[in-house]
Amino acid sequence: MPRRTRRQVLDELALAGRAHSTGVVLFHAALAAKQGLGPTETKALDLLERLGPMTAGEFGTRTGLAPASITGLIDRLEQKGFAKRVKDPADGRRVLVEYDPASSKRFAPHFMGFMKDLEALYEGYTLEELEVVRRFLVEVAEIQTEAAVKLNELP
Amino acid sequence: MPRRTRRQVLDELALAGRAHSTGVVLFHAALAAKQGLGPTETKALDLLERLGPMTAGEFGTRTGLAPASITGLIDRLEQKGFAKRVKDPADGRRVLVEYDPASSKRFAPHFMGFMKDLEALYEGYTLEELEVVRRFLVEVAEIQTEAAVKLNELP
DNA sequence: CCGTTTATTTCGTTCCATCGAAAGAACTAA
DNA sequence: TTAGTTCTTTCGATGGAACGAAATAAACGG
Repeated sequence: MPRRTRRQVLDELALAGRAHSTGVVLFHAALAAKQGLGPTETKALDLLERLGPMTAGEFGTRTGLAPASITGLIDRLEQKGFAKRVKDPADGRRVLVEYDPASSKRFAPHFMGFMKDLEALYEGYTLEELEVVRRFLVEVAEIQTEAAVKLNELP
Repeated sequence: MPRRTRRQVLDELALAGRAHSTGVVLFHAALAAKQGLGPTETKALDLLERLGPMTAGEFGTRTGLAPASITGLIDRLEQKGFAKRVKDPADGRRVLVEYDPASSKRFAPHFMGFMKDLEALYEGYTLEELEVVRRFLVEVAEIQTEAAVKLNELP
């Protein structure tokens, strides 16, 4: 008979998961605020970073914004130095929006302390344990992202 | 000599961490959108849920909003059924804002599938592994929340 | 009691992100 | 070359969330 039942451990894990999620959200919100970015801009930059350069039109469909709004959005991102417009060499009508990688470095100082703390944290785990954690994170990420997509498209 | 060096595992872990964070943010944003909540309202509800009932004034300082804005915010939350006003029995000038727990149940259906998938995921882990993951999540949550606080107060 | 202080709301205004419609620029095909 | 199509931007308008200042309501201290 284990000291804690599996159910107990699972419940505690769920609690830990909530706490962790809250931490993630708080951190992201704080970082966005520090960068002077609104919710839409944050989301947009995330898209650019993950999917790479895209046309203004595609940017619009992916963010769900009207064409006119996209122009304003790109204007703001450009003015704040997070993205830039590049004329599509193949088609002069199109404008490619691309993420400026320098912008991530610009805010690296804010990350440094956090990164250091994480590295220190890792010291308390064996290689095997880290591998378990990695697998868990990847699998949860997949489920969660899928759930988010379903939420968005369902109703 | 291990098949993968510790450094490699750590790098992969960092990558997994990023993917997971993205998933968390996407899911939260999708859920908020489905509930018809704006960024401020989401943040405010999170405060109420974590810290319990508080006066309108305290609510204002915690959210960083002006008194006039708080009234509107509470109005919206109340109208949407996520919170309610309660007269402070000890001081008639004050208004306590409290989270309505029923509102979380109201959106439970959207969680169900996600929860089921998570439970299924847990089946692939031993009790010891789940405990490792729990510890990791708790420790990271602490570091991350602390980092968020620092980000907010620093400049 | 009566003036003062504290807590919230009301009021009128401002700012900003978004929108629809139309204009402008560039490719395509006949 | 020109007519039609596609992509982005400009323009003017709208709505919502935030603000400061004044108004209201309740507690507190003389």
